Amino acid sequence: MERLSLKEFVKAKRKESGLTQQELAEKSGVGLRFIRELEQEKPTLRMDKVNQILVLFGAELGVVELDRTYLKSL
Amino acid sequence: MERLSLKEFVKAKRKESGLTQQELAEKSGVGLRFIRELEQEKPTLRMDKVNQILVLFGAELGVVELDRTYLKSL
DNA sequence: CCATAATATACCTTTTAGGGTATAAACTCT
DNA sequence: AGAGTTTATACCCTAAAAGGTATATTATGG
Repeated sequence: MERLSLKEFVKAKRKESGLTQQELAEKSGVGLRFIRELEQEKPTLRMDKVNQILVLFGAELGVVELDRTYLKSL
Repeated sequence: MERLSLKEFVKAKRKESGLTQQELAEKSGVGLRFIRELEQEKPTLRMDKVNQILVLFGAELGVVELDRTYLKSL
């Protein structure tokens, strides 16, 4: 079971919901530009803004342990 | 098994490591004030800064599904 | 208790994220 | 292939995050 990166998660969920970036921006209350930066993996995003979007998809930002088992790469 | 909030995780790990806020600030390369805001649950933090600290403790910010089972509250 | 260290609060400055808009490029789909 | 739609890039502006420092408050231990 693979953990999706933030950008992957948002992009996938948005597509599933059949929303455009514009529509997601409106629904979540953030700017359109923010959605784009998010889906392009900008690292300096504000947590609260990211969470505004994640809650729409039943998720949020949290602490995840870094994988030391290297299951992916084996 | 309980998932720790960001502030709880950082505080716990910092104590475990026997570091002061000052020392953690230096080690991670962020300002002292940032550590304080982090440990006080300021919601508008920048993800990259938060991650600078989390990597020291073998973790990072990631997407976590919101709990719909309400196990805690039952 | 007092001294010292650690943490919290407050003020000011610099830097930059986020928003808006306008243009360009990349997809659809008929 | 071309019209319309969606996404990407580039500009400027404003609001606020982050840093520094200085002071207050709280813990700690001697």
